[in-house]
Parts: sequence; C-alpha cells; structure tokens
Amino acid sequence: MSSLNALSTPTRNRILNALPPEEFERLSAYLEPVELMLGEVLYRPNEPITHVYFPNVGTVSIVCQLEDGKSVEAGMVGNEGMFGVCVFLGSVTSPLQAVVQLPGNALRMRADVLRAEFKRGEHLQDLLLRYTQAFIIQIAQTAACNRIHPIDGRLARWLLMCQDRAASGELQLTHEFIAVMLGTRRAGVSEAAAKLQDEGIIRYRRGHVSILNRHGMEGKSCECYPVVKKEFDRLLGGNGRVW
Amino acid sequence: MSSLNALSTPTRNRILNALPPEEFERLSAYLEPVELMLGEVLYRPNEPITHVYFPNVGTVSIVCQLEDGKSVEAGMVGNEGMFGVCVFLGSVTSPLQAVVQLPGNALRMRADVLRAEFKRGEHLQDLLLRYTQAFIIQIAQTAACNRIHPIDGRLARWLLMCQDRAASGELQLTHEFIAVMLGTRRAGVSEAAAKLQDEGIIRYRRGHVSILNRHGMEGKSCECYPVVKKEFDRLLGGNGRVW
DNA sequence: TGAGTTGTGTGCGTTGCCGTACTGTGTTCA
DNA sequence: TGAACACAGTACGGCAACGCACACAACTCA
Repeated sequence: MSSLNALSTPTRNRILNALPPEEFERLSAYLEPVELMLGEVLYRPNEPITHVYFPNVGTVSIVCQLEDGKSVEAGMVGNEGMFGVCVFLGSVTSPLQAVVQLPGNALRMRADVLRAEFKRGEHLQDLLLRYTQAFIIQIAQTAACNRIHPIDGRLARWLLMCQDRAASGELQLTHEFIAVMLGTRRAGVSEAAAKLQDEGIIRYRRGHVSILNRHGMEGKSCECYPVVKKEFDRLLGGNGRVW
Repeated sequence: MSSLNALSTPTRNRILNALPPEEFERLSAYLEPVELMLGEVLYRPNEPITHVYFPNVGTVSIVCQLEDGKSVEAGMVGNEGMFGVCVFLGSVTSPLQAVVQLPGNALRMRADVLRAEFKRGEHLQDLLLRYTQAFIIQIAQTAACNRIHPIDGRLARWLLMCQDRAASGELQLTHEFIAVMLGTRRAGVSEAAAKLQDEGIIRYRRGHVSILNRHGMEGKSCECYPVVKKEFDRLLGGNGRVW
C-alpha cells in the first residue's frame, strides 16, 4: 500500500523528526523500536538508566514516589519529547520513576550513545536542551498547581495533556490510575469525573475515558494547561497541537 | 588583613569554584558583581533574560505566579547553583519569576556570553547540566510535597533549605514572605512557626528567624528535604553541607 | 454458568486548611 | 512623642478533601 519508505516516515517522535536527515540517519542505526506496555515501569528510582526513550505513540508518567507508598506525577512525556533527560544532564540515575500511562511504542537508544551524540553539540543537543526547558516549566507549573488548584481543574488539565499526547480522545484509564497520578483518592477522581460526564464533556466506562467535548474541557481546566502548552509550542515549534 | 588576592578567592559560588583555573580565568572577565536586595525581582515572567546569576551569598526563589495573584515557589537557588538555566537551555524567556529571598550578592554574566561559553562544551557545560538535573529533582519533589505534605513539615523543610544556602541560622524572613513561598496563608505559617518555637527549634521576632536546633528541625521536616539534599550532594559533589 | 476479580458509586465522620478579620505589639518615621 | 505602619497572635465558620468502608456492576476465566 504505502509507498513511503522507512526513512521518510521513520517515527512519529517530534524530536527525532526535527533532526536534519544526515543527523537522523547517523542516529537511526542506534534506535531500537520497543513496545510500551500499560503500567510497565521503565525507570525505577535510583537504578542505573541504560536507555533513553523517544515515544512515538503512548505516554509515560514521570512519577515521584513518597515513603508512605503514595506517589504523584511530576511530568508527562509523549511523542513531543523523550525521557531519560538525566542521561545527558550527567547522571545515570534519578530518584524519579517512569511508568507507562497509555500504551504505545517508542524508539530507544543506549544511554552511552545518546551521551556521545549529545556531546557533539549538533542539532540533537539543541533539541534536547529546549525540551528540557519545556519539561522544567511543566514540572514547576505542576508544583504550583498541586498546591493551589482544586481537583476538578487538575483532572481536566491532566486529561487534556493526555489527549494531546495520545493523539486521541479515547483513553484507556481507570479512576484508580488517575488518582495515583494526581496524588488524590480514587473516590475524589470518581466524583470529579462524574461531574464532567454529567456535563457531557467526557464519557467513561470501566477503564476507558472518551473525551467528547474538548472545548468544554478546556473551560473546566485550570490555568496551568494553557501556560504549559504555550511553553511547549514556543520551544518545540508547536503547530497548535502537540502531535 | 587578608593576603589572598582576588583570583584565589574569587567567589563563594560552588559552580564557579569547581571550574579549572584557566576556564575560570577566561570567564572572570565577564563576571560582574551585583548586590541582591531583599525582595528584588530579577526575572519577570516572560520578559527577556539578559543576565544569568551565580549567587555568592543569599538566596533567590524561583516562583510560579498564578492568575489570581497567588504564587508558589518551585525552587530555591543559593551559592550551590545559578539561575537563568533557560539561557543555555535555549530560551531567552521563562514564565517563572526570580525573587531575592535572603539578601546577599552574586556574580552575573551576560546571557550571550554564557551561551557561547556553554557551547564550547568544557567543564562549565558539565557543571551547568549537572546542576540542571539537581534542580529538576528539586522541583519535582516540590510538586509531590505540595500535594501531599502538611504545612508543618513543609515549613521545616523550607527553613532547612534556607539555612543550607544562607550559611547561617539567622534568617531575615517574615511569616508573610514564607507564606507566599509555601503557597499558604500567612496565618498558617504563624501557627506552624509557633509550634516550632514552642519546641525550642526556632526563635523568631518581627521579620527574623533563628534556627536554634538544626537536628530537631530535621526531625520535623518532611522526607523531601533529605531526598533533594542527597541528590544535590551526589551531583554537585557535596561535602555534607551545601556551602 | 458461576466464582473471582477489578472498577465505580456512594456515604460518613474527620481534619487540615482556607478566607477573613480583628487585636496587639514592635518599628519607623514626622 | 505620637501617628502610621508592618508584623504576628488568634479566632471562627466553612469547605474541600481525606481515610475508610461497603455495595454493586462489569469483566475474566475456569
């Protein structure tokens, strides 16, 4: 069917896609496709990181785990970015965890290869650094959001971020999982989700959320969504949507 | 009195101090000493950043401002680091604000000079990247902390971080200012501070906090303090104390 | 088909914090 | 010296979210 060869549509990852052809070609020998399985833990806190990942489809949560077993999401990564920033920032470990949130697939690369490529100081370095800046803003805004904003706005924001990265309004998610990401009770998510459903903004059933009215959801979201979105678009050359 | 010349004790900033002499010497021509005045706003959200700062003494808060005028601290910078990371990450603006929290002084450098130095890929690059990693961990932990931990632990943690960076247990701080940083009510800070004072851990009076029992304070702090501290020590070659 | 598992609805008492407000006490000026 | 101001003490009603718990519904698999 498709007459497009592998190199012309090599990946849906926007960082890799932004590379000039010769740089991408050099890298592609080291890129290995992998599946991202729902709930899979790709990085465990403080364990050596062997690979970095460039998602094509699906999303990964960067999660901070606390002593009592609670956890809170610090950031979300989809095909707009990569995870494993600590590798080129100079560390082989990180106290943060990476968990697959929406299943999909990614291209991964050995950490030492990425480090060497980064050191060359070409386009990849620029792209990774700009992504790092966007990621920092995402976390910082989350820090403020977690402190100030009520659960309803946070849930709406979180679902919008998922939709952006999933390239779809059909999300395989349980209230339980969302609760862990937002750092709240499951029951709290159920209540907030019920409100959104009553207003016709989403519809959900057993482990599945459909976003029916994106515009309505944007109205329910806290201010943090547009702040972070703008920053991503500005830094990563957004076209209005993340994908 | 002191027979030490300017170059042998050029600064108390630990990033600059970690540079090899020849690299520092090249930079020093571009380093300009500036005072950090209490409450001074060094970066305003989304306004072009012309200089980066390497604090010697004093601390600066990186603050996220929300629409309703509330604000929450995302990170704290003292002589262990620098601020203006967005400059070498590839952006001239940032939605975050930088406010002087404890007065002191810093060395500043023009943004374009720093960018060029960074691009050389020598030690400064390594140091700045490692610092960026530590800073990310700090913000991420704050995001979780803001969500989960009660105000008493957060206050203790915040005071410890101040003490580390101030190289002193005598802090010029009002409850009002602390409240803005923690993103809570002033009254909430007063209550939490009163508890610490009752236990003999701190003593305060009109705009001044003395830390009397550091060990006791560590016991009151939430887990986030040691997590972030360890990461800073690990990445920036800590000696047990930040200064 | 029926038992077990997983996901959601809902309720209830509790609590930490919010918003607000007013008082009292140091500090700083005119 | 006294007025004005900035900072801290304290109180009170209100509420969002918490922890917990139980019932029911949907899906899975023997």
